[in-house]
Amino acid sequence: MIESYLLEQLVAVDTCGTLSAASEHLHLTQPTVTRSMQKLETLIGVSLFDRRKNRTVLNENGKLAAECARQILDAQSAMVDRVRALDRSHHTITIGAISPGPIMELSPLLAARFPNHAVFTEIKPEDVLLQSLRIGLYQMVFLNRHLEDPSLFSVPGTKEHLYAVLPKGHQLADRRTVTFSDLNGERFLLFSSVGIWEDIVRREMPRSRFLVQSDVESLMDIIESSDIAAFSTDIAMRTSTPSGTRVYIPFSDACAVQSYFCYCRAVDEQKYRPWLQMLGHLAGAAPSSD
Amino acid sequence: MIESYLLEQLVAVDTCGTLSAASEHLHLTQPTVTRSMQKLETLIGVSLFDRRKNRTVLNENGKLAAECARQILDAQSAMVDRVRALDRSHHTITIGAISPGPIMELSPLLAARFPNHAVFTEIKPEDVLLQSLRIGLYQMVFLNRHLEDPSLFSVPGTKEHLYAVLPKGHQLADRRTVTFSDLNGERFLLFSSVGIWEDIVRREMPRSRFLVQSDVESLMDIIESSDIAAFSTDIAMRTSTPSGTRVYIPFSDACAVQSYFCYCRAVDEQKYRPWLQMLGHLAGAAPSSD
DNA sequence: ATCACTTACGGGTGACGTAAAAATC
DNA sequence: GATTTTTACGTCACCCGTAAGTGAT
Repeated sequence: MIESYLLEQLVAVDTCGTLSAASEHLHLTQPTVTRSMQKLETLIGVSLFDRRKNRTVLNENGKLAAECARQILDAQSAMVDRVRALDRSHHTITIGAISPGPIMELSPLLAARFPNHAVFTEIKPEDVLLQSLRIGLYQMVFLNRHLEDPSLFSVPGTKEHLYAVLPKGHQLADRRTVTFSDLNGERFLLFSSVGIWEDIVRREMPRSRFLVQSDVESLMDIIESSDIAAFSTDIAMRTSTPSGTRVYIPFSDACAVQSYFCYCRAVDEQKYRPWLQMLGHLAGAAPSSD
Repeated sequence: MIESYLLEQLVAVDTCGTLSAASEHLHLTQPTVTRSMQKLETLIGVSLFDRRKNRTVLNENGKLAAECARQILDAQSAMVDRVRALDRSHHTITIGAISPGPIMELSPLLAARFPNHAVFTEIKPEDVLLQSLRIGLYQMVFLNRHLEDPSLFSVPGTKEHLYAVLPKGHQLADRRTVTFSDLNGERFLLFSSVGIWEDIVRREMPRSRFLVQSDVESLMDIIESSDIAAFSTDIAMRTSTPSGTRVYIPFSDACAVQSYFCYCRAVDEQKYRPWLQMLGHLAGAAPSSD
């Protein structure tokens, strides 16, 4: 049995050229490398070096051995990488959604209840989500409609309501509800990663201009220091403190309410039962708190 | 750095199913395997086992790790095999010839002069020899004619004379030379691995019957205890003691004298210069001793 | 009671470093 | 004189075995 430290020293000798350089590179002393190479030769039963008086260089055997050793060590590090990656994948859940709402709602709960798991989230269009779910890139995805697909398993999630965020001096600031047509033509600040909501507001208010902001901090600053209209939702309002200089007015249009459904692969239903149960509780609790 | 003994124990656990069985298989104690597996887990930083109270089985991480480990250990033993094979190839010379004569002449000299080298010899037809020489299966081959081929390098070898080995009571026993036609129709004992000689005698004495013997000892016994004619050559007579009950009469036909030429690949001319030099000396010395 | 695994403790191999010598550049 | 390699010797890590303990079959 050839231990790995011998192979490591062999490749170091090959790459560094001399025993002393290899020993330096490995933070070892020269006698150690000398001894290891001698041991390697006796283990294989073959001479690996041309030993001149002041110089020991790898011969053909040694060159071949070093090349093999390199591959073996690469395979070793690949092994730990693969095992670690597999382990991570077991302790990681990747969730995709068509809008941030379900994720904002779910991820803190997941993090609290499954402290050993990492949660990755992404906002993507529905077609991308479904494709990625089927190939296992996502464990769960949130869509805004129900699909009949035997290869998928789904549970209903919560609803999300869209709000207009208007300055207090706005002419509609005292309304209890607004409609998209009321605000069509208004300028809006728009967060870049709102998924389906961007499609809705652009479609419903085609005359409006949308100032897209990709940084949440900047967006909040601009909301505070300007009188440009913006958007929020009931879910977002639960997690972030509402602005004191603004009024929050729900849209009364039907499409301003999104009902989410959570999907996983049918084969994984057993595997993700705890997660889905949590979603069921959430969906059941949400209406009562609403 | 993961040492190989850990990988070895891991695959043993995978194949044997339990730690205790693995320890038995490796001639180790159970605590040793337990400790090694724990060490492996800390080195990779990942749990490899589902630890029940009385049973420790590989989990998915462990299965993957064991599979990788198996490949790594296979690569290790392959490395040893390859290096040893390469080393052997440097200390081995494989010689092919169209007849045993040149080999009988050369191999003892090679063995004496290059004690660290192994010499393998084979008797094959000319076309096989040339093909095998070109692909490096032989380092040198002996043919009975000169070829003009720039990819090959050749030196002339010795001559070999065919002799008839007749019982002393044979009607031609007192002849100084014989011809193939003199003995055409005679029964002959024939050693099976004489290469080109078999072709010659069958062609030149088509009416003769040849009793082929593959075992040299049996052939000698039959020669001693019967009066069946046989063959020998000057080279063979040099190395084996001639029979006291037989007379050795050279064939005077032209084709009963073979002139050998030794070939190696032109690209290997430098490599096999010492061998070729030895052949040159042999060819130069042979006529004077003849 | 037996089996499977783990923990704790002691021993011996061996891997490493230090020191020194030989040889070459 | 500086560099490279090798040998000799002492030390310490660590790998293994023995013994003991726990829990399950």
